[in-house]
Amino acid sequence: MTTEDAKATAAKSAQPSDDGMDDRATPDRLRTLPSRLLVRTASHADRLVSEALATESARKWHFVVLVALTESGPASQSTLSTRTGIFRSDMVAVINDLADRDLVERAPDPDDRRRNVITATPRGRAYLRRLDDIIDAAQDDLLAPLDETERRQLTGLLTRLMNHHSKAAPHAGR
Amino acid sequence: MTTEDAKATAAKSAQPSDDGMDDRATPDRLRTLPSRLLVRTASHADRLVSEALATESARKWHFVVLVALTESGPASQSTLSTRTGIFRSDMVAVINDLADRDLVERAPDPDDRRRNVITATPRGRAYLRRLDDIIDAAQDDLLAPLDETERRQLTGLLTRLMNHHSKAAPHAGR
DNA sequence: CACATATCAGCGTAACTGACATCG
DNA sequence: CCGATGTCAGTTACGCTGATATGT
Repeated sequence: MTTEDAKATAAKSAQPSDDGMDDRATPDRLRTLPSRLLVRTASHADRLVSEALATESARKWHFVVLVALTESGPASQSTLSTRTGIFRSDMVAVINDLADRDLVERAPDPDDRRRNVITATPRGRAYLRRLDDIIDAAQDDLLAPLDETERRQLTGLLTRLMNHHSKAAPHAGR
Repeated sequence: MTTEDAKATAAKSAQPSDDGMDDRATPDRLRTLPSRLLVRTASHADRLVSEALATESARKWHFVVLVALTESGPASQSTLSTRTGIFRSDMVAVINDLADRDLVERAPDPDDRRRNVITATPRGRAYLRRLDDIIDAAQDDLLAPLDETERRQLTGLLTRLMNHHSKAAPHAGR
């Protein structure tokens, strides 16, 4: 078993603890540090959403790009990068995926032949609607313990943190 | 320039947008989705903390392990894994790093020769004190826009989310 | 033999850097 | 020549899986 009934032999140093080998004792500083809380909660949220999206063979980036496309219209890959936060270099593969599945169309821009114009196809828009439902469900799961007021409180606080920090040096190369 | 004064040639679909090539237009759904907010804020917090720790040539894991050691006393690597959330397999390298810098001591456990007893050295404890200061500063930076009440609100909400979700299937292999 | 511990090798993803060719 | 765009190659950190050797 894991219930290590220590022989008490090795109780050498350790001011706060007596049994040198007990499991399941997460230090307080690790549980209450805002940055740690944030990272752990986010990683959990991330997993929930990723697993939900996986049921439709989608990943976060697919969703994010489709949202950007349907909400702000067709755009170049570079523009999509700044809109979504995905790096220019990584955008290539994302668009490849989506184009392979006929969810977006990648066409050369006649006005500027360096660019590709990315457009969501009808199929892509329908797909996004499905993803939206899936994400909503994951969201509800994540926020289950909070009531409506608290959810707004949380998003409000997070939004303020984001806005505050996005004023200065957000990112460099996209 | 990036101000693409489109020729309106490609203004096909897109209800909300007119110019098909405008930058800097993050879709609303991406800015207000709790999971996205969470992930983005966390990644920012993560960066702040990581950069801060880097000034002392430390990474998150070094800090986390040192906290666990000084707060709950000496432990085996396996115990440290469950305390910190770091995988058993990754723990090896972390302890290697710390031991190489004389911040912890790795000694075989006489009572169970499968185990190593990891102990924070005085040097390790002094080092942790420095890291604590650094983290506090990063924390203040991160939470700058919030007052005391709001900070407690945020940690409270996040803690509730964590507690709620850690009841079921937290992690499998450590 | 089943189980625990430490270790190693490796994988997939996210985030990021640098270089390059093409085009404006 | 400078700058923007798309693409490719490669790196680092992280989270996680699987196998192995040793010891209980």
